[in-house]
Amino acid sequence: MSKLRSAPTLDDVARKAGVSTATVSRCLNAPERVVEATRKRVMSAVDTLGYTPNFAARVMAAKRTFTIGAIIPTMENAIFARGLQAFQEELHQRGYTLLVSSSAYRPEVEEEQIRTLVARGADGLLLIGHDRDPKIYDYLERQKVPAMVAWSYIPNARAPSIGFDNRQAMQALADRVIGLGHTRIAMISGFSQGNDRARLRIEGVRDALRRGGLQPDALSVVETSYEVENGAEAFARLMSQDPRPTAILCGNDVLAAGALRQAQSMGMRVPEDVSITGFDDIELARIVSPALTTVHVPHREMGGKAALELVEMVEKNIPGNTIRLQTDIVERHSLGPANKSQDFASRG
Amino acid sequence: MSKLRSAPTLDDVARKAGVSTATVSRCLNAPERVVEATRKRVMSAVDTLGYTPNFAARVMAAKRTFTIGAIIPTMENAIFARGLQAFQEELHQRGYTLLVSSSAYRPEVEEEQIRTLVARGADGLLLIGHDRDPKIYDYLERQKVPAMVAWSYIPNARAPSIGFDNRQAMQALADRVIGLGHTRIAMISGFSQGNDRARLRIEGVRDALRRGGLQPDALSVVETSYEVENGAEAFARLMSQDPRPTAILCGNDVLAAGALRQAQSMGMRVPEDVSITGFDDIELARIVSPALTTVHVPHREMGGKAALELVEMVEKNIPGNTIRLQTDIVERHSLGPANKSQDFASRG
DNA sequence: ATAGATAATGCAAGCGCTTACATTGACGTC
DNA sequence: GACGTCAATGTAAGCGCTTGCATTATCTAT
Repeated sequence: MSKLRSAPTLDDVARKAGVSTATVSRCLNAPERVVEATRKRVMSAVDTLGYTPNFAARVMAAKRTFTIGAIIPTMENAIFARGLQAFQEELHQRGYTLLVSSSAYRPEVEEEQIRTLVARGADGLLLIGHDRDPKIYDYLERQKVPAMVAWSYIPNARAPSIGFDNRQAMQALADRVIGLGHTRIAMISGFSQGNDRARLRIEGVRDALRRGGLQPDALSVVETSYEVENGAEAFARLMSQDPRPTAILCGNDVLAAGALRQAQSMGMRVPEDVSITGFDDIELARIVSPALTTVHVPHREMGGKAALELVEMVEKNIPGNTIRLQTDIVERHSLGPANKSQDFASRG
Repeated sequence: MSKLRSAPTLDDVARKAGVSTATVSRCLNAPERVVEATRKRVMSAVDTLGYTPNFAARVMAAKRTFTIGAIIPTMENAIFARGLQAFQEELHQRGYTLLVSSSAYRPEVEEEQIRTLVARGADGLLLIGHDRDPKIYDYLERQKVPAMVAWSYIPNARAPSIGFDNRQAMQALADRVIGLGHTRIAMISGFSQGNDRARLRIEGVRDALRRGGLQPDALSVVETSYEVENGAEAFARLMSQDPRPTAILCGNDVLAAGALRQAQSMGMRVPEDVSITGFDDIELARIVSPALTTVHVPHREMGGKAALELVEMVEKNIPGNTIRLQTDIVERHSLGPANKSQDFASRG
């Protein structure tokens, strides 16, 4: 059994107010087109009946949903939370509702959710990162649903994007690490397969190594999923190498927090015995101690601008701009200079 | 301008396959009612046309959306993330889609979002906590949209709930604190206005005080919003009292993390100089050091069961059960015994 | 007063589906 | 071979809105 909802309809309101349904509809959608007296009558009918317009019917008739869909890889950590919040606020300002779902970093789930959102009539979509099956972009084009990519900046890609240059940002951080004298550098990354952000961050480290006259191929990278536990485990793995790396660059703050915890439980001091860096600058980075040196990403700005751009694309039916945001390194206390004692430590 | 979407319709598919729209519809919704040969023909038409059913039209015709809405107070921290994830997974299993929005702890926003979700035809709603304007419950009843409350357990309330006894859980923790010899106890809570969970947790502490022969009215409580910074600030405020409290019970782990950080930056050792406890046992609790002694809430179980119950309510059109979950205290390292030295410290 | 312009309202045709009911055809039974 | 069954498919009536166009009321200028 399902509900036999007897909710009042436009018709009921119209009858009660003694006008046609068209007038009621106009009261709701274009009040200035109906004269004060009538409007009042209608509105009071709406109130006493407790009328709420039926969304599906409205969508069918108007061909617009004022809904934007967003699919993020995960809600379980705070990485996307702040940006999404800003995205939602900006959309709300402009009369749009946000529908969020999370794909758990699984491409096939993401694809299914894209289809669901489109079938639900989303006027536009926010996607995270560029890497995905090209046939999804084909589908979106065919369905004429504009999509915007965030958390990544790649000009001339299939979809416009608003984000930062992951490669360059990570390179800048790695430059700094190298500048502090570290030569044995390792990395804990998210899975790079199907994740351009992870992939480009790794490349960024390699770039820096190259520029610093170090061997980029020698970089050991552990790829794992973005959870604290995995960061810890990866750190332990990396530390079993001989000689030990003196700096561990992590693909994000969550992994870094895990690495940090593991370092501490192995009795290593950070940054004296080993340096650890993060990426994203989420709240977590300031909570752990020592606080993480990390790459600050302007999440709120990104979310806000993404909303603006996307609404523009939807309403004006235009391609959409690709926008690059700046990131900067925030120096806190988990990165320090390399020093001799670390050489001894590694031979323990 | 909006899009002139020329997406294929049921009609197009029907024509292409040489059958009626009814048959196509049946192929999609009740394949066993159509003979193999026809089904194949239809399905291939669906494929070549790249047909996706129009959700709004389907909803209008079928009066069911297979959509559940959830409104959580915030996405910015991880408190609701894990439970919601489980909720979503369970729903997905049963063929439902989840729509999430966040109210930023603002009752008027929550109300608006409830209306939005109902207008969108949500078959059921998940709400956090019981405290809200009774007229919202009236509205939901009138619209015949079943709602389930989570993160709280209150029998015989307006809506069925699945959760834990916030009061009792906090009392148990406070009992433990008192058992360790603490007598000067203070609390950092979220705003209790309109938030039964916060309110009941405070009551829980008072209960424990009473049982322990201490003065419940003497409990100083700082209410603030659930952010790390606020936890830090509240801690500082509490520490300006003389004599200083020796144990700070926090309304959740986020606040506790803030308090912890502040303690450290004030040069106080935890738990030697002051004990701090959290609530929720989110990931954060294990990341900070010392790791937080806190109340473990079975988030995934709660989310999963909430989904089951709600689907039951929706499909069978029944009232729904109220279920109580167990919480337990997880002892980590932020709570220690009260000791004499703290008396000296407070007189510094 | 009256024609013409303009504002306010009504009429009715869909929007793309689902589904109750009607129709058709294949098969088995006596 | 006629008839009853039953499975497969078709017919068509909505679902609750929006909106282009038609109609009516109101106002302005002569």
